[in-house]
Amino acid sequence: MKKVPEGTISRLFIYLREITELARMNIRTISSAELGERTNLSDAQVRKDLGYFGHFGVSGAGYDTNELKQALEKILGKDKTWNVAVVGVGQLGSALISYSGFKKHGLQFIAALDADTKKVGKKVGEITIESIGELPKVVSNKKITIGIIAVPAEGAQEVAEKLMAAGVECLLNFAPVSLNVPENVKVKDVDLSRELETLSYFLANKK
Amino acid sequence: MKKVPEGTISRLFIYLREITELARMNIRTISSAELGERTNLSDAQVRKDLGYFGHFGVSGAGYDTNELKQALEKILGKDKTWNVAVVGVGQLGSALISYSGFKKHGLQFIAALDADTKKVGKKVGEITIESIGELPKVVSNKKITIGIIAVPAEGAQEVAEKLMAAGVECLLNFAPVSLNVPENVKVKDVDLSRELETLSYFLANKK
DNA sequence: TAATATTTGTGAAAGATTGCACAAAGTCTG
DNA sequence: CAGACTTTGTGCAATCTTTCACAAATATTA
Ligand SMILES: NC(=O)c1ccc[n+]([C@@H]2O[C@H](COP(=O)([O-])OP(=O)(O)OC[C@H]3O[C@@H](n4cnc5c(N)ncnc54)[C@H](O)[C@@H]3O)[C@@H](O)[C@H]2O)c1
Ligand SMILES: NC(=O)c1ccc[n+]([C@@H]2O[C@H](COP(=O)([O-])OP(=O)(O)OC[C@H]3O[C@@H](n4cnc5c(N)ncnc54)[C@H](O)[C@@H]3O)[C@@H](O)[C@H]2O)c1
Repeated sequence: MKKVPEGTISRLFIYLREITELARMNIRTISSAELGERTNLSDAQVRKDLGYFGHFGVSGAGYDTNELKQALEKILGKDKTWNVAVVGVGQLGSALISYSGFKKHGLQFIAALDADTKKVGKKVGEITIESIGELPKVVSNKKITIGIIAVPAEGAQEVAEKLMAAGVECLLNFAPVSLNVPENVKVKDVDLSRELETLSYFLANKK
Repeated sequence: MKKVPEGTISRLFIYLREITELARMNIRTISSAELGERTNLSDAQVRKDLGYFGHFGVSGAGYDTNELKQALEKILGKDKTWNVAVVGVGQLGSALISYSGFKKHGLQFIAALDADTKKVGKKVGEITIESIGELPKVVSNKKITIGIIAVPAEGAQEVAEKLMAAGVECLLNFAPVSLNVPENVKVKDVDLSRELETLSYFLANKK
């Protein structure tokens, strides 16, 4: 199969979100042009993105929303669920754990770890905070496949290494540091300061 | 001047973060190769990115950390500060408002708005939550230039419109919807579900 | 059923970004 | 201070992504 751009994957989730809404509203078909309009993308982009995975449309009519919904769910692995651990239960970690929206995407937040002994044993939502020392056991017992790093920058690399040593190969990193990881590990950085700073750069440099 | 890729801007903030750390540790010079190593980028990428803005290095020696730090701060508008309003003071909004790390990047969180009358008047950190009805007044009085949308998806477009009507042209959107905005408005989406889902897609599709 | 209108799927073109490779500039050593 | 070594800055090539544009497929209309 031809290599699929990462941007395409990200957009497929956007299409799926929109299509799900359309199907819910009993709209049966949609053209690439309309779908593009709703997602602020071009019709060609929509068709090319979908084209990487097969032929889902009907010439002259467009895409059947229910069919496309099912197809996208299959492609994107929505039938599977993944177990997620949050390391660092501060402001951000707590917000993530409490967020109910992840469940419907097959993301099960089932573990929370913190180094602060005062927090260990407390509950956030349904989850009891465990000691960072328990990490290897927790990862293996709870079959964690995704680790979220929500500790301060200083501790992030160390936490990443503990997670990787325990076998976690997917990390979502909120700490503002460039993590060092081997090739087989996939890291996504969410650097909120940088997002905002990039905005302010454009603010400062717009004519 | 030649068009600067958006990725370059984003990376300049990464270089600045690293260089600041180096300067703090009294390391005086660094080569593009070393800087690349520390940020997981190639030496060529580092040089090309910097090359958009001038000649900061010395052949045979590399870059002076203090000089480069100052140059980057100037380029990135770090001398300026921007006033930020958060709309939607729930789990996520509260975490953002309480986060102290933004200040050192020239981002002043000085307003918080919510539609929930039970929340209005309460404090989050230093900031008192105001009613969403006050938005136009708040934006103008407090000279807000960046708006953060942290309300549920259903309300996001409406909030965006209120912010834009009040003159805000930069939005950071956490709601999982594709916002519709005119050309002059810059939106950055932070879609945490999508970030995680993209990770899980790669998990599902790795060999 | 035939003529017209839509809309897909996809090569090929255009555009954007990244990586290569090397001359030129500067450092360092003895 | 000469020669060896290091490192920058940058055209150019390679790669990756998006857009264009149109034949082919299907729908619609009369
Ligand atoms: N809160 C935000 O809005 C925000 C915004 C931008 C970036 N961030 C980044 O996200 C990360 C978390 O931010 P926060 O505001 O939630 O911080 P926080 O200080 O509220 O929470 C951090 C938590 O991590 C725990 N911790 C520290 N070191 C640890 C370790 N080695 N192992 C396990 N747990 C450890 C602490 O006990 C604490 O509970 C930081 O890196 C921060 O820079 C946060
Ligand atoms: N919390 C997370 O970890 C997380 C993760 C991913 C995405 N998100 C997204 O971020 C957004 C906020 O999430 P949250 O968990 O903080 O939600 P929340 O329910 O905790 O808070 C939402 C807040 O917005 C207020 N609000 C609702 N409609 C409003 C309106 N029209 N004007 C002003 N205020 C309004 C509510 O009163 C509430 O205080 C949502 O769109 C959510 O999908 C959050």
